Amino acid sequence: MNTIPSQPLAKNVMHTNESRLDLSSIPPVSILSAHFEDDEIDDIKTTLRRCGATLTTDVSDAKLFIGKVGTTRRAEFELRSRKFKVEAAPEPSHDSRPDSNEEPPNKKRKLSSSGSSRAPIVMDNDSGSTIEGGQIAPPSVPGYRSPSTASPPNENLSTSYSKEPSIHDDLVWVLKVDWLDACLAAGHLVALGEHVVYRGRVIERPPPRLVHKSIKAVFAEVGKSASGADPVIQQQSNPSIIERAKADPVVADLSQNSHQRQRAAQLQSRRFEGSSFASGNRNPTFTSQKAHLLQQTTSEYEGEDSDIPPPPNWVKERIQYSCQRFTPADGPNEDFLSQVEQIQMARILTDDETGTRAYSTIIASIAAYPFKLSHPREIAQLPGCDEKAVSLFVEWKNTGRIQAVEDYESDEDMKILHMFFGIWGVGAKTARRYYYNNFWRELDDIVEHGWDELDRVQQIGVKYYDDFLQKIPRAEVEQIAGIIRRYAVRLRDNRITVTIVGGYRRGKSESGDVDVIISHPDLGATAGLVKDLVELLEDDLWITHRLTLSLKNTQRGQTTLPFCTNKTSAATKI
DNA sequence: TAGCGGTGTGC
DNA sequence: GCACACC
DNA sequence: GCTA
Repeated sequence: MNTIPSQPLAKNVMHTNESRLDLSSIPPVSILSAHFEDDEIDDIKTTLRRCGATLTTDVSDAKLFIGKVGTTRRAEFELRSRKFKVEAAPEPSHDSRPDSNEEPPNKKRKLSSSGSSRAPIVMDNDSGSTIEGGQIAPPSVPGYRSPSTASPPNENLSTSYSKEPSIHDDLVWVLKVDWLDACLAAGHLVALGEHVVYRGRVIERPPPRLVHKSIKAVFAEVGKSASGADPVIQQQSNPSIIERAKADPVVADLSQNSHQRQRAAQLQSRRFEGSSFASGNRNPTFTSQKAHLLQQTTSEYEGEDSDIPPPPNWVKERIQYSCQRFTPADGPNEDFLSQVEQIQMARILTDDETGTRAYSTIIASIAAYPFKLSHPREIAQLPGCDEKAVSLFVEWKNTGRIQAVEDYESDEDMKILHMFFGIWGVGAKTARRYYYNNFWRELDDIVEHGWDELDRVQQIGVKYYDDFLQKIPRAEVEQIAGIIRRYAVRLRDNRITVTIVGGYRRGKSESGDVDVIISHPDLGATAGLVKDLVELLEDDLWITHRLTLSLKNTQRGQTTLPFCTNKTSAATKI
Protein backbone atom coordinates (compact mmCIF):
# COMPACT_ATOMS: atom_id res chain seq x y z
CA MET A 1 0.00 0.00 0.00
CA ASN A 2 1.87 2.97 -1.19
CA THR A 3 -0.77 5.28 0.03
CA ILE A 4 0.24 4.71 3.57
CA PRO A 5 2.71 7.38 4.56
CA SER A 6 5.77 6.04 6.15
CA GLN A 7 5.96 6.81 9.76
CA PRO A 8 8.58 6.52 12.39
CA LEU A 9 8.40 3.17 13.98
CA ALA A 10 6.77 3.42 17.33
CA LYS A 11 8.38 0.68 19.26
CA ASN A 12 6.56 1.62 22.35
CA VAL A 13 3.25 3.20 23.15
CA MET A 14 5.13 5.97 24.85
CA HIS A 15 6.21 7.17 21.47
CA THR A 16 3.05 6.87 19.49
CA ASN A 17 2.86 10.60 19.23
CA GLU A 18 5.48 10.26 16.55
CA SER A 19 2.82 8.87 14.37
CA ARG A 20 -0.37 10.66 14.95
CA LEU A 21 -2.73 7.84 14.31
CA ASP A 22 -3.46 5.78 17.36
CA LEU A 23 -5.21 2.53 16.69
CA SER A 24 -4.50 1.02 20.04
CA SER A 25 -8.12 1.13 20.98
CA ILE A 26 -9.55 -0.88 18.14
CA PRO A 27 -10.35 -4.53 18.56
CA PRO A 28 -8.04 -7.24 17.30
CA VAL A 29 -7.49 -6.97 13.59
CA SER A 30 -6.87 -9.62 11.00
CA ILE A 31 -5.86 -9.00 7.41
CA LEU A 32 -7.77 -10.73 4.66
CA SER A 33 -4.91 -11.41 2.35
CA ALA A 34 -6.89 -12.12 -0.82
CA HIS A 35 -6.13 -9.80 -3.72
CA PHE A 36 -3.19 -8.19 -2.00
CA GLU A 37 0.36 -8.36 -3.14
CA ASP A 38 2.63 -9.75 -0.49
CA ASP A 39 4.36 -6.46 0.08
CA GLU A 40 1.03 -4.70 0.39
CA ILE A 41 0.15 -6.97 3.25
CA ASP A 42 3.46 -6.32 4.89
CA ASP A 43 2.92 -2.60 4.58
CA ILE A 44 -0.50 -2.78 6.12
CA LYS A 45 0.68 -4.92 8.95
CA THR A 46 3.56 -2.59 9.60
CA THR A 47 1.27 0.38 9.62
CA LEU A 48 -1.17 -1.25 11.95
CA ARG A 49 1.55 -2.21 14.33
CA ARG A 50 3.06 1.25 14.28
CA CYS A 51 -0.29 2.67 15.15
CA GLY A 52 -0.64 0.30 18.03
CA ALA A 53 -3.35 -1.88 16.61
CA THR A 54 -3.67 -5.43 17.83
CA LEU A 55 -2.83 -7.68 14.92
CA THR A 56 -4.00 -11.13 15.71
CA THR A 57 -1.71 -14.05 15.39
CA ASP A 58 -4.75 -16.24 15.66
CA VAL A 59 -7.73 -15.34 13.53
CA SER A 60 -10.03 -16.84 16.06
CA ASP A 61 -9.42 -13.74 18.14
CA ALA A 62 -10.14 -11.27 15.40
CA LYS A 63 -13.03 -8.89 15.42
CA LEU A 64 -12.01 -6.59 12.63
CA PHE A 65 -11.10 -7.88 9.22
CA ILE A 66 -9.41 -5.57 6.79
CA GLY A 67 -9.13 -6.52 3.18
CA LYS A 68 -9.86 -5.89 -0.44
CA VAL A 69 -13.35 -7.20 -0.19
CA GLY A 70 -16.02 -5.77 -2.38
CA THR A 71 -19.14 -7.66 -1.60
CA THR A 72 -21.07 -9.04 1.29
CA ARG A 73 -20.88 -12.42 -0.33
CA ARG A 74 -17.14 -12.33 -0.51
CA ALA A 75 -16.93 -11.11 3.05
CA GLU A 76 -19.05 -13.99 4.19
CA PHE A 77 -16.87 -16.35 2.24
CA GLU A 78 -13.72 -14.97 3.79
CA LEU A 79 -15.16 -15.41 7.25
CA ARG A 80 -16.53 -18.83 6.55
CA SER A 81 -13.23 -19.92 5.12
CA ARG A 82 -11.69 -18.98 8.43
CA LYS A 83 -14.15 -21.24 10.16
CA PHE A 84 -16.30 -18.46 11.47
CA LYS A 85 -19.97 -19.17 11.58
CA VAL A 86 -21.63 -15.82 11.12
CA GLU A 87 -24.90 -14.29 10.21
CA ALA A 88 -25.47 -10.81 8.92
CA ALA A 89 -26.00 -8.52 11.84
CA PRO A 90 -28.81 -6.01 11.56
CA GLU A 91 -27.95 -2.36 11.29
CA PRO A 92 -27.67 -0.72 14.63
CA SER A 93 -30.78 1.15 15.65
CA HIS A 94 -28.99 4.38 16.38
CA ASP A 95 -28.02 5.72 13.06
CA SER A 96 -24.55 6.69 12.22
CA ARG A 97 -23.26 9.99 13.11
CA PRO A 98 -21.16 11.87 10.67
CA ASP A 99 -17.45 11.51 10.90
CA SER A 100 -16.21 12.55 14.19
CA ASN A 101 -12.88 13.86 15.20
CA GLU A 102 -13.10 12.84 18.73
CA GLU A 103 -10.40 10.61 19.98
CA PRO A 104 -11.51 7.32 21.24
CA PRO A 105 -11.44 6.70 24.88
CA ASN A 106 -8.66 4.40 25.54
CA LYS A 107 -5.82 3.14 27.56
CA LYS A 108 -7.25 1.57 30.54
CA ARG A 109 -6.37 -2.01 30.16
CA LYS A 110 -3.10 -3.46 29.33
CA LEU A 111 -2.90 -6.37 27.05
CA SER A 112 -0.15 -8.81 26.72
CA SER A 113 1.26 -9.01 23.30
CA SER A 114 1.10 -12.35 21.70
CA GLY A 115 4.11 -13.38 19.80
CA SER A 116 4.78 -10.19 17.98
CA SER A 117 7.49 -7.90 19.09
CA ARG A 118 5.02 -5.09 19.35
CA ALA A 119 4.73 -3.31 22.65
CA PRO A 120 1.69 -3.96 24.73
CA ILE A 121 -1.29 -2.00 23.66
CA VAL A 122 -3.99 -0.69 25.83
CA MET A 123 -7.61 -0.89 25.36
CA ASP A 124 -10.72 0.54 26.76
CA ASN A 125 -12.75 -2.14 28.32
CA ASP A 126 -15.63 -0.47 29.92
CA SER A 127 -17.13 1.85 27.43
CA GLY A 128 -20.24 0.63 25.80
CA SER A 129 -19.49 2.23 22.52
CA THR A 130 -19.57 0.17 19.39
CA ILE A 131 -17.57 0.35 16.25
CA GLU A 132 -20.70 0.92 14.28
CA GLY A 133 -21.68 3.61 11.90
CA GLY A 134 -20.28 6.96 12.71
CA GLN A 135 -19.11 5.95 16.06
CA ILE A 136 -15.54 5.63 16.62
CA ALA A 137 -14.65 2.34 17.58
CA PRO A 138 -13.18 0.89 20.36
CA PRO A 139 -15.67 -0.96 20.76
CA SER A 140 -14.80 -2.27 23.92
CA VAL A 141 -16.26 -5.20 22.43
CA PRO A 142 -17.49 -6.99 25.42
CA GLY A 143 -15.60 -10.02 26.31
CA TYR A 144 -12.70 -9.06 24.21
CA ARG A 145 -9.54 -10.14 25.83
CA SER A 146 -6.01 -10.30 24.98
CA PRO A 147 -5.13 -13.12 22.67
CA SER A 148 -2.81 -14.22 25.34
CA THR A 149 -1.95 -17.82 25.19
CA ALA A 150 -2.71 -18.15 28.82
CA SER A 151 -6.39 -17.54 28.55
CA PRO A 152 -8.59 -20.32 27.36
CA PRO A 153 -9.86 -19.52 23.93
CA ASN A 154 -13.48 -19.78 24.65
CA GLU A 155 -13.27 -16.94 27.04
CA ASN A 156 -12.83 -14.75 24.03
CA LEU A 157 -16.42 -15.34 23.24
CA SER A 158 -18.38 -12.48 24.41
CA THR A 159 -21.53 -13.89 25.76
CA SER A 160 -20.38 -15.57 28.86
CA TYR A 161 -17.85 -12.95 29.70
CA SER A 162 -19.76 -9.80 29.10
CA LYS A 163 -20.86 -7.72 31.99
CA GLU A 164 -22.92 -5.73 29.56
CA PRO A 165 -26.09 -7.51 28.72
CA SER A 166 -26.95 -4.82 26.24
CA ILE A 167 -24.02 -5.71 24.13
CA HIS A 168 -24.44 -9.34 24.10
CA ASP A 169 -23.38 -10.34 20.67
CA ASP A 170 -20.01 -11.23 19.38
CA LEU A 171 -19.72 -9.04 16.34
CA VAL A 172 -17.21 -8.92 13.56
CA TRP A 173 -16.64 -6.33 10.89
CA VAL A 174 -15.15 -6.64 7.47
CA LEU A 175 -13.67 -3.35 6.38
CA LYS A 176 -12.22 -2.11 3.17
CA VAL A 177 -8.58 -1.10 3.35
CA ASP A 178 -9.47 2.40 2.44
CA TRP A 179 -10.74 2.82 5.98
CA LEU A 180 -7.16 2.51 7.07
CA ASP A 181 -6.12 4.99 4.41
CA ALA A 182 -8.78 7.37 5.59
CA CYS A 183 -7.58 7.08 9.15
CA LEU A 184 -4.03 7.72 8.11
CA ALA A 185 -5.03 10.70 6.06
CA ALA A 186 -7.04 12.13 8.91
CA GLY A 187 -4.49 11.25 11.54
CA HIS A 188 -7.17 9.82 13.76
CA LEU A 189 -9.82 7.16 13.78
CA VAL A 190 -12.56 7.89 11.32
CA ALA A 191 -16.06 6.54 11.25
CA LEU A 192 -16.42 3.17 9.69
CA GLY A 193 -19.40 4.34 7.69
CA GLU A 194 -19.20 3.28 4.12
CA HIS A 195 -16.01 1.38 4.75
CA VAL A 196 -17.94 -1.47 6.31
CA VAL A 197 -18.47 -4.21 3.80
CA TYR A 198 -19.99 -6.61 6.25
CA ARG A 199 -21.11 -6.67 9.79
CA GLY A 200 -21.79 -10.05 11.25
CA ARG A 201 -22.87 -11.67 14.41
CA VAL A 202 -20.65 -14.57 15.28
CA ILE A 203 -22.51 -17.77 15.92
CA GLU A 204 -19.36 -19.74 16.34
CA ARG A 205 -15.71 -18.83 16.28
CA PRO A 206 -13.05 -21.12 14.94
CA PRO A 207 -11.10 -23.18 17.39
CA PRO A 208 -8.06 -21.26 18.52
CA ARG A 209 -4.70 -21.94 17.02
CA LEU A 210 -2.40 -23.79 19.23
CA VAL A 211 0.83 -22.07 19.79
CA HIS A 212 2.38 -21.51 16.43
CA LYS A 213 4.08 -24.66 15.36
CA SER A 214 5.81 -26.01 12.42
CA ILE A 215 3.85 -28.47 10.42
CA LYS A 216 6.12 -31.21 11.52
CA ALA A 217 5.68 -30.32 15.14
CA VAL A 218 1.93 -30.38 14.78
CA PHE A 219 2.24 -33.58 12.88
CA ALA A 220 4.03 -35.22 15.70
CA GLU A 221 1.11 -34.45 17.94
CA VAL A 222 -1.50 -35.57 15.53
CA GLY A 223 0.51 -38.68 15.05
CA LYS A 224 0.33 -39.60 18.68
CA SER A 225 -3.40 -39.67 18.65
CA ALA A 226 -3.61 -41.47 15.36
CA SER A 227 -3.32 -45.18 14.98
CA GLY A 228 0.01 -46.50 16.05
CA ALA A 229 0.23 -48.53 12.90
CA ASP A 230 0.61 -45.46 10.77
CA PRO A 231 3.82 -45.94 8.87
CA VAL A 232 4.36 -42.24 8.71
CA ILE A 233 4.69 -42.07 12.39
CA GLN A 234 6.67 -45.16 12.83
CA GLN A 235 9.40 -43.92 10.64
CA GLN A 236 9.52 -40.28 11.39
CA SER A 237 12.77 -40.36 13.24
CA ASN A 238 14.68 -42.09 10.52
CA PRO A 239 17.69 -40.22 9.24
CA SER A 240 17.20 -38.78 5.80
CA ILE A 241 18.64 -40.57 2.86
CA ILE A 242 20.71 -37.55 2.11
CA GLU A 243 22.37 -37.51 5.48
CA ARG A 244 23.09 -41.14 5.21
CA ALA A 245 24.20 -40.92 1.65
CA LYS A 246 26.73 -38.33 2.66
CA ALA A 247 27.95 -40.54 5.44
CA ASP A 248 28.19 -43.53 3.18
CA PRO A 249 31.81 -44.14 2.25
CA VAL A 250 30.93 -45.24 -1.24
CA VAL A 251 29.32 -41.97 -2.13
CA ALA A 252 30.70 -39.59 0.40
CA ASP A 253 33.31 -37.86 -1.66
CA LEU A 254 31.36 -37.19 -4.80
CA SER A 255 31.36 -33.51 -5.43
CA GLN A 256 28.23 -31.48 -5.13
CA ASN A 257 27.32 -29.53 -8.15
CA SER A 258 24.48 -27.08 -8.26
CA HIS A 259 23.19 -24.91 -11.01
CA GLN A 260 19.82 -23.37 -10.94
CA ARG A 261 18.41 -23.64 -14.41
CA GLN A 262 15.50 -25.96 -14.43
CA ARG A 263 12.40 -26.40 -16.45
CA ALA A 264 9.15 -27.52 -14.96
CA ALA A 265 8.79 -31.23 -15.12
CA GLN A 266 6.60 -32.34 -17.92
CA LEU A 267 3.09 -32.06 -16.71
CA GLN A 268 0.77 -34.89 -17.15
CA SER A 269 -2.92 -34.91 -17.66
CA ARG A 270 -5.36 -35.01 -14.85
CA ARG A 271 -8.98 -35.88 -14.70
CA PHE A 272 -11.50 -33.31 -15.66
CA GLU A 273 -14.79 -32.15 -14.42
CA GLY A 274 -16.13 -28.68 -14.90
CA SER A 275 -14.14 -25.55 -14.33
CA SER A 276 -14.69 -22.23 -12.76
CA PHE A 277 -11.49 -20.45 -13.55
CA ALA A 278 -11.52 -18.48 -16.71
CA SER A 279 -9.70 -19.67 -19.71
CA GLY A 280 -8.06 -16.87 -21.59
CA ASN A 281 -10.79 -16.86 -24.16
CA ARG A 282 -13.51 -16.08 -21.74
CA ASN A 283 -12.13 -12.70 -20.92
CA PRO A 284 -13.83 -10.26 -23.26
CA THR A 285 -11.09 -7.67 -23.17
CA PHE A 286 -8.60 -10.29 -24.02
CA THR A 287 -10.67 -11.70 -26.80
CA SER A 288 -10.89 -8.39 -28.54
CA GLN A 289 -7.26 -7.69 -27.87
CA LYS A 290 -6.38 -11.02 -29.31
CA ALA A 291 -8.34 -10.41 -32.45
CA HIS A 292 -6.70 -7.07 -32.86
CA LEU A 293 -3.23 -8.37 -32.34
CA LEU A 294 -3.78 -11.26 -34.63
CA GLN A 295 -4.93 -8.99 -37.37
CA GLN A 296 -2.16 -6.58 -36.78
CA THR A 297 0.44 -9.26 -36.88
CA THR A 298 -0.90 -11.14 -39.80
CA SER A 299 -0.25 -8.22 -42.02
CA GLU A 300 2.83 -7.26 -40.12
CA TYR A 301 4.34 -10.64 -40.63
CA GLU A 302 3.26 -10.99 -44.21
CA GLY A 303 5.97 -11.76 -46.71
CA GLU A 304 8.65 -12.62 -44.19
CA ASP A 305 8.62 -16.29 -44.90
CA SER A 306 12.24 -16.16 -45.78
CA ASP A 307 12.97 -15.50 -42.11
CA ILE A 308 11.48 -18.81 -41.12
CA PRO A 309 14.12 -21.50 -40.85
CA PRO A 310 13.42 -24.69 -42.73
CA PRO A 311 11.30 -26.85 -40.47
CA PRO A 312 13.01 -29.83 -38.83
CA ASN A 313 12.13 -33.20 -40.25
CA TRP A 314 9.83 -34.13 -37.39
CA VAL A 315 7.79 -31.06 -38.23
CA LYS A 316 7.60 -31.90 -41.90
CA GLU A 317 6.73 -35.47 -41.12
CA ARG A 318 4.18 -34.42 -38.54
CA ILE A 319 5.73 -36.60 -35.87
CA GLN A 320 3.16 -36.66 -33.13
CA TYR A 321 4.85 -38.32 -30.25
CA SER A 322 7.44 -36.48 -28.26
CA CYS A 323 9.32 -39.72 -27.62
CA GLN A 324 9.99 -39.90 -31.35
CA ARG A 325 11.87 -36.67 -31.54
CA PHE A 326 14.73 -35.02 -29.74
CA THR A 327 13.87 -32.47 -27.11
CA PRO A 328 16.68 -30.45 -25.55
CA ALA A 329 16.53 -29.80 -21.85
CA ASP A 330 17.09 -26.12 -22.39
CA GLY A 331 15.76 -25.04 -25.75
CA PRO A 332 15.68 -21.58 -27.32
CA ASN A 333 12.07 -20.82 -26.38
CA GLU A 334 12.11 -21.32 -22.66
CA ASP A 335 10.79 -17.87 -21.90
CA PHE A 336 7.66 -18.31 -23.97
CA LEU A 337 7.32 -21.88 -22.80
CA SER A 338 7.27 -20.89 -19.18
CA GLN A 339 4.33 -18.65 -19.96
CA VAL A 340 2.44 -21.42 -21.68
CA GLU A 341 3.24 -23.70 -18.79
CA GLN A 342 1.58 -21.22 -16.51
CA ILE A 343 -1.55 -21.39 -18.59
CA GLN A 344 -1.44 -25.12 -18.44
CA MET A 345 -1.15 -24.97 -14.68
CA ALA A 346 -4.25 -22.83 -14.62
CA ARG A 347 -6.01 -25.51 -16.64
CA ILE A 348 -4.79 -28.20 -14.28
CA LEU A 349 -5.94 -26.34 -11.21
CA THR A 350 -9.35 -25.71 -12.69
CA ASP A 351 -9.58 -29.42 -13.30
CA ASP A 352 -9.83 -28.99 -17.06
CA GLU A 353 -8.56 -32.31 -18.33
CA THR A 354 -8.80 -31.62 -22.02
CA GLY A 355 -7.27 -28.20 -21.70
CA THR A 356 -4.43 -29.68 -19.73
CA ARG A 357 -3.83 -32.33 -22.34
CA ALA A 358 -3.97 -29.83 -25.15
CA TYR A 359 -1.39 -27.63 -23.50
CA SER A 360 0.79 -30.67 -22.90
CA THR A 361 1.05 -31.25 -26.62
CA ILE A 362 1.59 -27.59 -27.34
CA ILE A 363 4.33 -27.35 -24.75
CA ALA A 364 6.00 -30.55 -25.84
CA SER A 365 5.97 -29.45 -29.43
CA ILE A 366 7.46 -26.04 -28.78
CA ALA A 367 10.03 -27.56 -26.45
CA ALA A 368 11.25 -29.76 -29.29
CA TYR A 369 11.50 -26.91 -31.77
CA PRO A 370 15.18 -26.13 -32.10
CA PHE A 371 14.95 -22.51 -33.28
CA LYS A 372 14.04 -19.34 -31.53
CA LEU A 373 10.45 -18.72 -32.55
CA SER A 374 9.96 -15.46 -34.32
CA HIS A 375 7.10 -15.87 -36.74
CA PRO A 376 3.63 -17.11 -35.79
CA ARG A 377 3.69 -19.36 -38.82
CA GLU A 378 6.45 -21.34 -37.20
CA ILE A 379 4.17 -22.27 -34.35
CA ALA A 380 1.24 -22.99 -36.60
CA GLN A 381 3.20 -25.67 -38.39
CA LEU A 382 4.06 -27.57 -35.22
CA PRO A 383 2.06 -30.70 -34.47
CA GLY A 384 -0.48 -30.07 -31.74
CA CYS A 385 -0.33 -26.33 -32.26
CA ASP A 386 -3.02 -24.31 -33.95
CA GLU A 387 -5.02 -21.15 -33.59
CA LYS A 388 -4.79 -20.87 -29.84
CA ALA A 389 -1.07 -21.53 -29.66
CA VAL A 390 -0.52 -18.99 -32.39
CA SER A 391 -2.61 -16.33 -30.69
CA LEU A 392 -0.74 -16.78 -27.44
CA PHE A 393 2.55 -16.43 -29.21
CA VAL A 394 1.42 -13.34 -31.04
CA GLU A 395 0.21 -11.73 -27.86
CA TRP A 396 3.44 -12.56 -26.11
CA LYS A 397 5.52 -11.38 -29.01
CA ASN A 398 3.68 -8.10 -29.32
CA THR A 399 3.17 -7.17 -25.71
CA GLY A 400 5.83 -9.16 -23.92
CA ARG A 401 3.19 -10.68 -21.73
CA ILE A 402 0.10 -12.82 -21.85
CA GLN A 403 -3.02 -11.61 -20.15
CA ALA A 404 -4.18 -15.10 -19.26
CA VAL A 405 -0.91 -15.64 -17.44
CA GLU A 406 -1.15 -12.34 -15.62
CA ASP A 407 -4.67 -13.20 -14.56
CA TYR A 408 -3.59 -16.58 -13.33
CA GLU A 409 -0.60 -15.29 -11.45
CA SER A 410 -2.53 -12.64 -9.63
CA ASP A 411 -5.36 -14.93 -8.69
CA GLU A 412 -5.36 -15.62 -4.97
CA ASP A 413 -7.52 -18.68 -5.29
CA MET A 414 -5.09 -20.18 -7.77
CA LYS A 415 -2.21 -19.60 -5.40
CA ILE A 416 -3.92 -21.58 -2.70
CA LEU A 417 -4.98 -24.34 -5.06
CA HIS A 418 -1.45 -24.54 -6.37
CA MET A 419 -0.09 -24.85 -2.88
CA PHE A 420 -2.42 -27.75 -2.10
CA PHE A 421 -1.69 -29.26 -5.49
CA GLY A 422 1.93 -29.40 -4.44
CA ILE A 423 1.11 -32.05 -1.87
CA TRP A 424 2.10 -35.49 -3.10
CA GLY A 425 -1.14 -37.45 -3.41
CA VAL A 426 -3.29 -34.38 -3.91
CA GLY A 427 -4.47 -33.57 -7.40
CA ALA A 428 -6.63 -30.78 -8.72
CA LYS A 429 -9.84 -32.34 -7.53
CA THR A 430 -8.68 -32.74 -3.98
CA ALA A 431 -6.98 -29.37 -3.89
CA ARG A 432 -10.23 -27.79 -4.96
CA ARG A 433 -12.17 -29.71 -2.37
CA TYR A 434 -9.80 -28.57 0.37
CA TYR A 435 -10.32 -24.99 -0.62
CA TYR A 436 -13.86 -24.69 -1.86
CA ASN A 437 -15.55 -27.23 0.37
CA ASN A 438 -13.44 -27.22 3.48
CA PHE A 439 -12.32 -23.62 3.24
CA TRP A 440 -8.77 -24.48 4.09
CA ARG A 441 -6.23 -21.98 2.90
CA GLU A 442 -2.93 -23.25 4.19
CA LEU A 443 -1.17 -26.44 5.11
CA ASP A 444 -1.74 -25.84 8.77
CA ASP A 445 -5.47 -25.93 8.17
CA ILE A 446 -5.10 -29.43 6.84
CA VAL A 447 -2.92 -30.55 9.68
CA GLU A 448 -5.14 -29.10 12.31
CA HIS A 449 -8.57 -29.72 10.89
CA GLY A 450 -8.32 -32.40 8.26
CA TRP A 451 -5.59 -34.78 9.17
CA ASP A 452 -7.85 -37.75 9.63
CA GLU A 453 -9.45 -37.46 6.24
CA LEU A 454 -6.09 -37.64 4.44
CA ASP A 455 -5.06 -40.98 3.12
CA ARG A 456 -1.69 -42.47 3.89
CA VAL A 457 0.30 -40.94 1.06
CA GLN A 458 -1.28 -37.56 1.51
CA GLN A 459 -0.17 -37.54 5.11
CA ILE A 460 3.33 -38.32 3.94
CA GLY A 461 2.94 -35.63 1.31
CA VAL A 462 2.00 -33.00 3.85
CA LYS A 463 4.61 -34.02 6.34
CA TYR A 464 7.33 -33.77 3.73
CA TYR A 465 5.79 -30.96 1.74
CA ASP A 466 8.96 -28.89 1.52
CA ASP A 467 11.19 -31.89 1.03
CA PHE A 468 9.24 -33.11 -1.97
CA LEU A 469 9.47 -29.72 -3.59
CA GLN A 470 13.22 -29.72 -3.13
CA LYS A 471 15.22 -30.40 -6.27
CA ILE A 472 17.97 -32.97 -6.34
CA PRO A 473 21.35 -31.87 -7.74
CA ARG A 474 22.97 -34.09 -10.32
CA ALA A 475 25.67 -35.29 -7.97
CA GLU A 476 23.09 -36.50 -5.55
CA VAL A 477 21.14 -38.22 -8.29
CA GLU A 478 24.34 -40.09 -9.05
CA GLN A 479 24.81 -41.01 -5.41
CA ILE A 480 21.33 -42.40 -5.19
CA ALA A 481 21.77 -44.39 -8.38
CA GLY A 482 25.04 -45.68 -6.99
CA ILE A 483 23.33 -46.96 -3.88
CA ILE A 484 20.65 -48.63 -5.96
CA ARG A 485 23.28 -50.38 -8.00
CA ARG A 486 25.21 -51.52 -5.00
CA TYR A 487 22.14 -53.24 -3.62
CA ALA A 488 21.07 -54.66 -6.96
CA VAL A 489 24.51 -56.12 -7.37
CA ARG A 490 24.30 -57.59 -3.93
CA LEU A 491 21.03 -59.26 -4.93
CA ARG A 492 22.26 -60.50 -8.31
CA ASP A 493 25.80 -59.94 -9.55
CA ASN A 494 27.99 -57.13 -10.73
CA ARG A 495 26.82 -57.33 -14.32
CA ILE A 496 23.83 -55.28 -13.16
CA THR A 497 23.60 -51.90 -14.86
CA VAL A 498 21.81 -48.93 -13.45
CA THR A 499 21.19 -46.24 -16.01
CA ILE A 500 19.96 -42.88 -14.90
CA VAL A 501 17.31 -41.62 -17.29
CA GLY A 502 14.64 -38.91 -17.14
CA GLY A 503 15.56 -35.32 -16.51
CA TYR A 504 19.08 -36.20 -15.46
CA ARG A 505 19.74 -37.86 -18.79
CA ARG A 506 18.40 -34.82 -20.60
CA GLY A 507 21.03 -32.82 -18.84
CA LYS A 508 18.97 -30.99 -16.27
CA SER A 509 21.06 -29.58 -13.48
CA GLU A 510 18.51 -30.61 -10.89
CA SER A 511 15.92 -33.32 -10.80
CA GLY A 512 12.59 -33.73 -9.10
CA ASP A 513 13.11 -37.44 -8.79
CA VAL A 514 15.56 -40.12 -9.81
CA ASP A 515 14.58 -42.24 -12.80
CA VAL A 516 16.66 -45.32 -13.42
CA ILE A 517 16.61 -48.36 -15.64
CA ILE A 518 18.01 -51.40 -13.90
CA SER A 519 19.08 -54.13 -16.23
CA HIS A 520 21.19 -57.21 -16.59
CA PRO A 521 22.57 -59.03 -19.64
CA ASP A 522 20.87 -62.17 -18.42
CA LEU A 523 17.21 -61.33 -18.79
CA GLY A 524 16.17 -63.79 -16.14
CA ALA A 525 18.31 -62.06 -13.58
CA THR A 526 15.94 -59.13 -13.52
CA ALA A 527 12.90 -61.23 -12.66
CA GLY A 528 11.43 -60.03 -9.40
CA LEU A 529 14.37 -57.73 -8.95
CA VAL A 530 12.40 -54.61 -8.27
CA LYS A 531 10.41 -56.16 -5.49
CA ASP A 532 13.49 -57.68 -3.86
CA LEU A 533 15.38 -54.47 -4.24
CA VAL A 534 12.69 -52.34 -2.69
CA GLU A 535 12.39 -54.69 0.23
CA LEU A 536 16.10 -54.76 0.80
CA LEU A 537 16.38 -50.99 0.61
CA GLU A 538 13.54 -50.80 3.07
CA ASP A 539 15.27 -53.20 5.44
CA ASP A 540 18.35 -51.04 5.35
CA LEU A 541 16.22 -47.93 5.79
CA TRP A 542 17.28 -46.30 2.56
CA ILE A 543 13.60 -46.31 1.75
CA THR A 544 11.68 -44.80 4.60
CA HIS A 545 8.26 -44.53 2.99
CA ARG A 546 6.84 -46.55 0.16
CA LEU A 547 4.35 -44.41 -1.70
CA THR A 548 3.40 -46.84 -4.45
CA LEU A 549 4.94 -49.83 -6.10
CA SER A 550 3.94 -50.88 -9.56
CA LEU A 551 4.92 -54.37 -10.54
CA LYS A 552 2.65 -55.08 -13.45
CA ASN A 553 5.32 -54.68 -16.10
CA THR A 554 7.73 -56.95 -14.32
CA GLN A 555 5.06 -59.52 -13.74
CA ARG A 556 4.33 -60.16 -17.36
CA GLY A 557 7.56 -62.02 -17.63
CA GLN A 558 10.81 -60.65 -18.85
CA THR A 559 9.99 -61.15 -22.49
CA THR A 560 6.96 -59.10 -23.33
CA LEU A 561 7.86 -55.93 -25.05
CA PRO A 562 10.20 -56.53 -27.98
CA PHE A 563 12.58 -53.64 -27.75
CA CYS A 564 12.09 -52.41 -24.25
CA THR A 565 14.45 -53.91 -21.73
CA ASN A 566 13.46 -54.06 -18.14
CA LYS A 567 12.85 -50.90 -16.38
CA THR A 568 12.01 -49.98 -12.88
CA SER A 569 9.13 -47.74 -12.34
CA ALA A 570 10.64 -47.18 -8.98
CA ALA A 571 8.05 -45.18 -7.20
CA THR A 572 9.57 -45.13 -3.80
CA LYS A 573 10.68 -42.01 -2.13
CA ILE A 574 12.84 -40.50 0.54
C1' DT B 1 -17.67 -34.40 -33.27
C1' DA B 2 -15.52 -38.07 -30.63
C1' DG B 3 -11.53 -38.95 -28.36
C1' DC B 4 -7.41 -37.99 -26.15
C1' DG B 5 -3.42 -43.94 -21.06
C1' DG B 6 -1.81 -47.64 -17.76
C1' DT B 7 -1.46 -48.88 -12.97
C1' DG B 8 -2.06 -48.77 -7.98
C1' DT B 9 -4.75 -47.39 -3.87
C1' DG B 10 -8.70 -46.65 -1.10
C1' DC B 11 -13.44 -46.53 -0.23
C1' DG C 1 -16.39 -50.87 -9.31
C1' DC C 2 -15.36 -46.20 -9.20
C1' DA C 3 -12.73 -42.00 -8.23
C1' DC C 4 -8.42 -40.31 -7.97
C1' DA C 5 -3.43 -39.61 -8.41
C1' DC C 6 1.01 -40.69 -10.29
C1' DC C 7 4.33 -41.28 -14.12
C1' DG D 1 -7.16 -27.36 -27.69
C1' DC D 2 -6.27 -30.13 -31.41
C1' DT D 3 -6.60 -34.14 -34.63
C1' DA D 4 -8.69 -37.32 -37.54
